[in-house]
Amino acid sequence: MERADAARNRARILEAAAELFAARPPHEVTMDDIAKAAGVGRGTLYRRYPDRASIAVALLDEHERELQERLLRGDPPLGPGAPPAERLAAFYAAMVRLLEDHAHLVLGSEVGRTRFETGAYGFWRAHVRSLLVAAGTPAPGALVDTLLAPLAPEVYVYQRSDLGLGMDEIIEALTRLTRVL
Amino acid sequence: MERADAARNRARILEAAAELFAARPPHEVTMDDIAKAAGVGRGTLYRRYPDRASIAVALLDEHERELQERLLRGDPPLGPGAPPAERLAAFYAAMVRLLEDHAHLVLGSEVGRTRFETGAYGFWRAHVRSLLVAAGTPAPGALVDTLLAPLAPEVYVYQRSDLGLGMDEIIEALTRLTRVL
DNA sequence: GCTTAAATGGACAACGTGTCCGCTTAGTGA
DNA sequence: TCACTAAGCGGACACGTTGTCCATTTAAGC
Repeated sequence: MERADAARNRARILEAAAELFAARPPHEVTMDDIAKAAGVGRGTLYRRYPDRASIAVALLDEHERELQERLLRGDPPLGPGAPPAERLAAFYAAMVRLLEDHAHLVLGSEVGRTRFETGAYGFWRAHVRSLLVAAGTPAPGALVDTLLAPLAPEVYVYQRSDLGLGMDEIIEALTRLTRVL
Repeated sequence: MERADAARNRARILEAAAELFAARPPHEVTMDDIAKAAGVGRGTLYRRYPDRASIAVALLDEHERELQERLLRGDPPLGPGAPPAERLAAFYAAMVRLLEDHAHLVLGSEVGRTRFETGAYGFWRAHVRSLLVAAGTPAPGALVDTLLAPLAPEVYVYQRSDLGLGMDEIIEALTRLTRVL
């Protein structure tokens, strides 16, 4: 069990970090900033979260879990029951919405290779893989990550902010990928 | 014109950086390491290359230019003359070979968002876009980056090293993407 | 209340970065 | 060949961030 002061500080840290990440690019937020904003010492911060990434992962956790829940047990086409291609399209659309809302957090947690080491990526991977198998796609091994690659937060932010594309255009492009099934 | 000592130092820096990047993960190579290995002072290093990324870009430059040349004026299916889908497949295969040889350099230069800011990405983008247009694909805007996303070096290294996939499996998966044309 | 073990937080050392400026050297013209 | 000049050089320096360590505090059980 977690001590009361520990729980209180955990909440403070997450709240402060959420505000800071929203205010400026995540790599400009130092651990010290977060500790100060949370009214907590460096040692306390490092005890739970050894780096920025782990904080962002914690912040994302609930949003991702909600989508994971809907993928497993929600209504079609996101949940079970629809044809694989439709489910994949629905997954893409849902992920775009998640990116739209929390891309800054994702960028904070998943810089480059780190992305693949999170539990969430493993989940998306298993989901898409099962869709490929259900569709009878041969040798889904490499195709899974190929299909997940466009969901990298860096790609999304580039399309959205630098290129000025709309959410619907991006979803439309992703939907066309479902033809490979 | 460039002074003789300046040219000599530039060469030394690039050579030393290439060795260091090959030996260990690029983000573990400090600017100081490079300066020392090149037998050059910090100031000299920073004069030309303000950060690791710019060094890696310089190192990659010639390899990328060679492929760019082949895309523009080489034989089909890489160069002009073949159907767009075949040219895209050939492009994918060529890029995989480039990644196989120089992924560590690319990782050094193109961490996360930086990738999209290089001239090379602009070139790949223009190329794929022209293939989409030639194939009569409507609204190629977002699809271009979607199709380039699986070529992110982080994705490649993950597939190759972490998952243990072979080059041919990856090429095969990418080739399936050309169905969207 | 009293005890104990977990939790706290700030001080500290180590490291990487980027800049600054006095010194050196290549190139040019006499 | 020499002297002049401007570009190039390089190391010292100041700054900011990181991650650790340990004396002190505090929550929870008896």
